[in-house]
Amino acid sequence: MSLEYAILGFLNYKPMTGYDLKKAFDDSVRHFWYADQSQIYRTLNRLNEQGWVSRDIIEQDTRPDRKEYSITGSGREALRQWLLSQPNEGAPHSSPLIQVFFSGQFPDEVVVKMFEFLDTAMDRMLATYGEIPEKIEEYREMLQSDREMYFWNATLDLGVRIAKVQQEWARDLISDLKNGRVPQK
Amino acid sequence: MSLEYAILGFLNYKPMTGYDLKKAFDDSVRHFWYADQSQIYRTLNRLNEQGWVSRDIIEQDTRPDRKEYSITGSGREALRQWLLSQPNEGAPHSSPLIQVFFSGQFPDEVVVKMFEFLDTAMDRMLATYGEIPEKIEEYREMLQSDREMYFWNATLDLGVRIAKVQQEWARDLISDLKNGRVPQK
DNA sequence: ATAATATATAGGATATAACATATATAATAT
DNA sequence: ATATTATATATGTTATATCCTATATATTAT
Repeated sequence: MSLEYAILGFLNYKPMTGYDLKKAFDDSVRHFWYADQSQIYRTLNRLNEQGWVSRDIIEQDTRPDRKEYSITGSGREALRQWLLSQPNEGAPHSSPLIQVFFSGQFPDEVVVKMFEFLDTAMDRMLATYGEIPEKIEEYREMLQSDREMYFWNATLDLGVRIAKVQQEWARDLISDLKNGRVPQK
Repeated sequence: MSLEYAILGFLNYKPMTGYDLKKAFDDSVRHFWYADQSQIYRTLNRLNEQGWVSRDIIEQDTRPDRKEYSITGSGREALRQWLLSQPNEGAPHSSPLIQVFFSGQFPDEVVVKMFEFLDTAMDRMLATYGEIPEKIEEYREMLQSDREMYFWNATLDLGVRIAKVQQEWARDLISDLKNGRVPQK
């Protein structure tokens, strides 16, 4: 549903191919939106049929032809409307939390290990986040816009803040578990 | 994928019908897992075919027969294994963040409104979270387990912490926008 | 009186996600 | 020399999620 608009968002900067888009997604929004490669190509076809993008085929000898997509007027308008629409707070799905929710049946040591895993997972995540700023630097040059970069970095900042609270939360739970503050039955 | 295990998690406490499960989901895990009613019934059928639950039909005159599902031995084992498996950090999808990511094209006043909306949405969310403890109180009696409740509340605690950082983040952005700390181009 | 909510389950339709696999060449790294 | 990565697109399959609609009665609220 939102993948279409995310694609339009990038094409609004400049025309790109499916391959370019996959890279852009992985470089810049991977921390809050994972885009499957095959999904990108299928969605591009759909957008083209809808008239929200147009396709230019650039022939190449040694490699598959590049299919470059450009946003159209109606695509721009659709993007605009969606961006300004109310965020859908809808239907969260966090399977790690399901695991925590039902973990009371396991002994303390086992649960401690689960939270320690989360703790180090957040370290890894924070390390990954640390690499994003340099990845998006090349896009700054491409876009020539400090304003766009400000919002790009804002999403990253939120990711970091959330990773940190999750880590604190995990550590607090570990501390509770280790200090006998969790009921045994 | 995880819906099956979430259902098994509840059935591990005691046998329930699809209807009971829908209520349990909405009362207790709604903040991180929304379960569609029709999905619950379909998944229950699948679990039954897989042999992870068994079905007892309790006839009723005035209403549709209750179909009560109980977890089986193999279901219990499957649940156990899944709960102890590594949490999948995989593929996040946050459409509100896509909206933020591409909002640089709008003037400050418009973006301020977007974040103000988020700010008040977090107020509503925190208010909703505030109601959950009483909802789960009846389950405490049902489960007779302070330990289970500890972990139920832990997920809620994380929800509250995340809502608060999101709110702080939104307010910081509003402050930046209002004080000219966001580049204009 | 009338409307809404609670009790209970189910199916159709559609969209999308997830995952694997296929094809082909050039350039770079070990 | 050999293996991997980069460039580029595409399809098949399955699993799920989402949304809507249907059915039927009892109880509670306005």
